[in-house]
Amino acid sequence: MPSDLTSIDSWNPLPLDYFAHEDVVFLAKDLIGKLLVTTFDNTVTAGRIVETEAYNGVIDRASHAYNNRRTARTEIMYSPAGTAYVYLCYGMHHLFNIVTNRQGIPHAILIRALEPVAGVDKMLERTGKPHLDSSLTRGPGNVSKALGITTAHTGLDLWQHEIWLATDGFAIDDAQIIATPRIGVDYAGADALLPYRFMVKGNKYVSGKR
DNA sequence: CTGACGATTCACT
DNA sequence: GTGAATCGTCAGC
Repeated sequence: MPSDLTSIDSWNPLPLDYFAHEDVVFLAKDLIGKLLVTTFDNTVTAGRIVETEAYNGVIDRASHAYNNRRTARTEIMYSPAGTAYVYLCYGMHHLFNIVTNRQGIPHAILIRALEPVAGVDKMLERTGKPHLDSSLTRGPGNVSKALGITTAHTGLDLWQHEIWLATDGFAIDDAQIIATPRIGVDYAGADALLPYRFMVKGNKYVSGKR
């Protein structure tokens, strides 16, 4: 889909209530096709979400909050719906998640891939890449780098300023959305097999097998 | 205080 | 397919 089909004037921000839904797996699928937007650096950068993963709180061995674990880092996951949870992985990658459900329930959704919609030049500047290709926003580390998201943004509410979500009226055909096990969570035992990863079938920005 | 390691990415074989 | 980069986090002492 060409990037000039949509502009910020026609985007409708998702209210924080949207993220209060009690079923994080439902939300992870529902976010496919929505827009992730950042509006700092005097620039709008945005992409259409094409890959997500749900992390189902205290009963999910793959979740940082498994067994109600509370530490300085995971405390953000117990925040109200629509809070940003950003953490550093492998000492260099900033991974962006959205906290869902009500305060005290540590559900989260990892945004794993976007299709660029606005601000490609700024994304290229941030990533140091020479030109647009599918690696620009493929994989959760690359998503954050392209949109300028860092651990400094953890704890922010996702309502209109800095980082927010939106719809632009474009919907992905339900038949094009497929579910698979999550990536990189082999340590989670049987929970590693749960179909909590959602993606647009065949989309070139999706990480791993598509 | 110490050591092991990760919801990854990329270059290289 | 394999391995390095790189550092905050967290369990254990």
